[in-house]
Amino acid sequence: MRRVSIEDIARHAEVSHSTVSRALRGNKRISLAVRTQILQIANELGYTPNAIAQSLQQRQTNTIGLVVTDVADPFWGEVVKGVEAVSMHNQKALFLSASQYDPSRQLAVIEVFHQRRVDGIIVGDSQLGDAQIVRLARIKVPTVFLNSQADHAYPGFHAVGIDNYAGGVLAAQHLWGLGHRHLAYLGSTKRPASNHLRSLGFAATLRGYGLPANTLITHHSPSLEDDLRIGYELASAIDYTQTTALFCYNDSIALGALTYCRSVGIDVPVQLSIVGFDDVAMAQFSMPALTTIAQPKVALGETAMQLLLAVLAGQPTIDTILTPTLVVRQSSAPAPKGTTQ
Amino acid sequence: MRRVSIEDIARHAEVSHSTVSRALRGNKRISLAVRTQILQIANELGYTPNAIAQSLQQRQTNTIGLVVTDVADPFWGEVVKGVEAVSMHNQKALFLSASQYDPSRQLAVIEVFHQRRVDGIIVGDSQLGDAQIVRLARIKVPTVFLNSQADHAYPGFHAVGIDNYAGGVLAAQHLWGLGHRHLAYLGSTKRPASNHLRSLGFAATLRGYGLPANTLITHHSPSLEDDLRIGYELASAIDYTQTTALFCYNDSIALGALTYCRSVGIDVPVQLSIVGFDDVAMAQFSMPALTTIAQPKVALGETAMQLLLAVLAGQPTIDTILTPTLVVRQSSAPAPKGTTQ
DNA sequence: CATAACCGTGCACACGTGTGCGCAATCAAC
DNA sequence: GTTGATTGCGCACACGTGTGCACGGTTATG
Repeated sequence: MRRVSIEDIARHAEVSHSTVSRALRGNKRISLAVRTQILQIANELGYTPNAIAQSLQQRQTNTIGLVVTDVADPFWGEVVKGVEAVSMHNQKALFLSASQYDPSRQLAVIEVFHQRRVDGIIVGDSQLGDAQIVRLARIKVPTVFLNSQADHAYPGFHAVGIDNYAGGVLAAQHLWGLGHRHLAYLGSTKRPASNHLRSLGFAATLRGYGLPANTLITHHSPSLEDDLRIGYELASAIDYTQTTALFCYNDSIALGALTYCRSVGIDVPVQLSIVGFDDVAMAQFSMPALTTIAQPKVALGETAMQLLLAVLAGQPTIDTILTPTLVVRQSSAPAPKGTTQ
Repeated sequence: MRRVSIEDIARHAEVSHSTVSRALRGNKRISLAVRTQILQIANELGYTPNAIAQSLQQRQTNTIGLVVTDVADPFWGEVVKGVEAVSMHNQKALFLSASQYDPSRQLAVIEVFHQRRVDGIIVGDSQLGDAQIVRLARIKVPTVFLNSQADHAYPGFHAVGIDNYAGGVLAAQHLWGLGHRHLAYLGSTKRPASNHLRSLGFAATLRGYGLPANTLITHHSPSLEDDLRIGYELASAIDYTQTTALFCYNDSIALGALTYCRSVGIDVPVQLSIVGFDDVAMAQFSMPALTTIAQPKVALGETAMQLLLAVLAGQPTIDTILTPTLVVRQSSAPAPKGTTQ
């Protein structure tokens, strides 16, 4: 019933467990004859090193904890994919947990990771407050924040994200350039920081162009529902005799809005332009295909993991802010005649 | 620099580490006075139990390994969500790895999980062959297969899945009932077993109704590309002067096909009916909304985890095959006049 | 031939935790 | 006041692995 240990191998080979340990690790000081014999016995016995015992001994688990808000979200699915790939490539096992947008649960998960003595932690969509950060600082686990949703940076921690403000600017430039003068922003309350910045970049740029205040409206759904549904609902509250363009927090909301519009006969992009954010897989396959602000999702996950590895290796690191890009497809077009002053 | 251990607490409380261990675990034989004092010191020192040491001692890690083919796939995203929820609720940490549809990598991941002494493993879309199963049987880790893609059941292991054949039957009944007599199946080669069964249930049922062989065609893309694109490509190879209905391996392929049809002006569902599989979130929000064979995705993950927990608890268990259901939306409609003999 | 250098291996400890057993101290009972 | 039961705690070991140090044996060197 018991698993086979180096002690068992030692008994068969009539040596001490130290010799077995050294032989398995390829220590030069073990004679070739003994080493090959030990390797063969290990193989016959079906030996598999016990990583738990190794972790205890080495005070290092080669383990990373990843906490995200929702694995089923298409954005996070891609990010997790990137994290996992780099993690596996570097022989680190990955613990995954979901916080369901509950800040207290984020911290709880981190505590569990700490108990398990993970080497490092990546936190997605962090909403940790100051009190929780104090606790986090105390346990001294290298931590990387991925698209932090806190209203200010966490001093002493590392971060990877994208320039949300710049994304908003891109959307504004694109839609303004197409002649749109009555616009709406459909936001998300689940991710306060990035939502705020995208909205801000969008609004500030339009103001800079001279857009009057009353021609830009913003809607936020307070619910935690599915983004697609949120988009559908928010889109149904807009006055389309005025508004000719929607900029949405993400593609799911945009696709929901698009579905609403088609269901009530609003012609996108002829009557209404829609711009999303993220460039999820579905964005290329909606009808019309979605113009969006693309994020390098997999790269975001990869970068976060690489940053964490660098921190663990004691290398000097700098936080990374990736730049989003505008991807023009068919859901945006020149504003209808007569709506541009 | 060192983490605080029960030994440190013992020193402060001037007792032995045994007493501390017992006090923390609530052993009755420790006096209340000593216990409260120890708890307070533990708190002051910011003590966090070392799960690695506990695991070594208890020969149990309270850890589960989950290997899926692709986390970013909308189907697996939901499944992982279900697994994670039950896992966390039962204080089990979850290791996640992706195999990218590579069978050898599936086994490699399992070996890593075994090294880490996970209590159990869940394998999604398993393509393990007999030789690999022999190896798996040898390491004796309780394993649950989730939607196995092997051509035969694995004796001695546990499994959770859905009745793919029944799903194919449902699709056939629905489309036949709508009068469709020239149909096509758009399949996936990445998941051979479930693809085969869905296709088989579909075809056998239609044959049973008296459909001639030459009016049902099946297309499979050999590539590992994105399902949406596969659906788009496969749909472009169909002769729509004959075919009036498509049944697709999953919703992603169906949505890709739908996009192709709209882009070339084929009216769905008037000229062509499309039926998908899975009922992913997007299925409700495509235009037209997708008729599909729904799988309880989150429940699938939850069930697999619960089955594994039961196995670990030594309870008697039986494999679970969940039943898919037909969800009729707007992508399917009566066959065009004149096509029904 | 004596001494030094070197090579291969074992002893013993450490990592942090849990627990069976024994021992001393306290208390109750006669 | 002696005996017996009871309570509270420590000793020592175990889990599986890695490694500093010492020690015996072989080979090279003078």
